[in-house]
Amino acid sequence: MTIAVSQHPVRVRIAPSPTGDPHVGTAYIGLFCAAFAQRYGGQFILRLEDTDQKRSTRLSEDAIYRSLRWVGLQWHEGPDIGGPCGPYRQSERSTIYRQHCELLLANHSAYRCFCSAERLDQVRADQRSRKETARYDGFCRNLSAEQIQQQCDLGQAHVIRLKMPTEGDTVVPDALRGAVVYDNRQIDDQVLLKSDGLPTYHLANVVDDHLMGITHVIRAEEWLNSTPKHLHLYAAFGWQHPVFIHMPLLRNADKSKISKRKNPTSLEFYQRCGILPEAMLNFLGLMGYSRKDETGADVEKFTFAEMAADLDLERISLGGPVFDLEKLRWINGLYLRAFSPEQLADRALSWYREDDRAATIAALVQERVPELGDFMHHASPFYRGTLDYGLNARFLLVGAAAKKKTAVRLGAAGSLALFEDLIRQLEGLNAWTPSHVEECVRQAIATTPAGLGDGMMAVRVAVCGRPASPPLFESIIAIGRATVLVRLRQVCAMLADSNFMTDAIAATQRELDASRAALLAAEAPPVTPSSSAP
RNA sequence: GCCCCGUUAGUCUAGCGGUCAGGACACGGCCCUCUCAAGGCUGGGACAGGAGUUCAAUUCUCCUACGGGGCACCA
Repeated sequence: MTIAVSQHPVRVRIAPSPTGDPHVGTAYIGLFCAAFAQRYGGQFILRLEDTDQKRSTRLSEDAIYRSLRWVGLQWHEGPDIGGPCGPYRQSERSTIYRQHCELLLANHSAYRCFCSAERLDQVRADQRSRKETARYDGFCRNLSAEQIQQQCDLGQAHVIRLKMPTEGDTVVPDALRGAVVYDNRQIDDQVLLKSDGLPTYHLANVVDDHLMGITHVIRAEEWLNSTPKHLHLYAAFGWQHPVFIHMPLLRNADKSKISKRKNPTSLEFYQRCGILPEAMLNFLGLMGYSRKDETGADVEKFTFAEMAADLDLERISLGGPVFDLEKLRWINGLYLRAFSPEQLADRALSWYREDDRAATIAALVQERVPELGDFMHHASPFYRGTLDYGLNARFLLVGAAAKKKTAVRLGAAGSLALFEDLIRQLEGLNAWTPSHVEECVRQAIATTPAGLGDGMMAVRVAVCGRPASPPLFESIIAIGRATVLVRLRQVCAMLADSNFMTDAIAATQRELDASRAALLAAEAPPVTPSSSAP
């Protein structure tokens, strides 16, 4: 199957939703979009899918721009730079969606639905108990005009649903998979307009892609199953649909869809621990894709321009690639070693200088630095990714501050609960300030038997890797949410391991034994040759 | 439960009917070496299983198994 590229200019887009830390998956899809656009001399558009009012934040939006710029992706149109098809923020396009919904209502390809959430839950539960596909039962599909008017007059809140065909098949032409066939009876009458008047992804996505002239939809495989709905939307509007290219999903080591629980997924995390943007992009370009030179030999190190120059999306392999930190680090090292010493020094310095936390961190560390040489020692927890936790750190993590008589042992289970609680709170925080963080930490500790001191120490060690650090809340702010959460999750994973302490104790014991053996050997008289050779 | 997608070593991948199944990360060994890296050489390790199609299947078809995704007034 060949990916059709018509005479029209290629236009592709990424459409992240600003609901959290900027995700490696966004950069992954963005990379292939941008490279595809470049390959065919088209445009690459950034659009914000912020129709979920509850979860979208400005904080996240800005972080997306920053991180995407950091990896080196450049968009031709977007909310921050404008363009001919704006606005590029879906929350600013509400009237467009509503107007289009009216169109669908008028031509009977959509209908108003007054069902309550409770009824829908009940319907779904019944269907599942009968082992059927859970889908809307069409209760409001055939309401009479009078019934609808009556409900509307009552001011009854309602949504607008797409009227899907009840029989036949829908064939999704996927550029990488060929024709994927769906039984229409499996497909829901999707909600297009929520009762708050905002569109769902499905509506907004189709309307925007059409209005913005998107020719190729390159998106993650998780969207494949909703493509039939999109196809019917295009048809209902009388529009031609774009070419669909569903990329494989990035995976955790256990092959599940990549998640922050099991992997650092935030681009900010990688930026702050010193992964080079070109290395990150290169690594992502290796996920599901490969390049070779004229001789047919595999090429693993390549720039964005090189990748774009001969990009062939049909070479994408569909098995979900595991996002392997080990290999990322290797590639990063490859780039680092390829620099001249001057370049390396330069990059290291600018990495530090361009970090907007430099002054903040300097302020935190200042009092603790008698000589400049101590600076990096104290600052290093702010610039690293994951941390190592030695024996002493592990003792402190479980709240065993041995020197204090009042110390409370939380134990592995207790501190696990503490950290999980803290993670939840920090995730939900929409203001990243020391006082907000302080409140979270205090609350989390308050639910445990530990005193503030022991609890704070446990948190400090988890976040900084050591018992001595600048003021905790300011440190947490400066380290950054993404990295703090990665560390806390790492600690949770450690605590959940029953060998959490015994492994560390055994390792320390081995070291001691080795040292003692070496000492004894040095003091013992030399072994006589005769004893070993009778 | 239902639907869809996928399946070459622990991991990323090459392969598009006939290959000694190639490369990379990781791992082991050796070399280099004041240490650690890096580098060089080298070793072990893969076509999920079963039916077909074919002179010939890793490659095509079907079934099974396993993995993943989807089934929201989230994207």
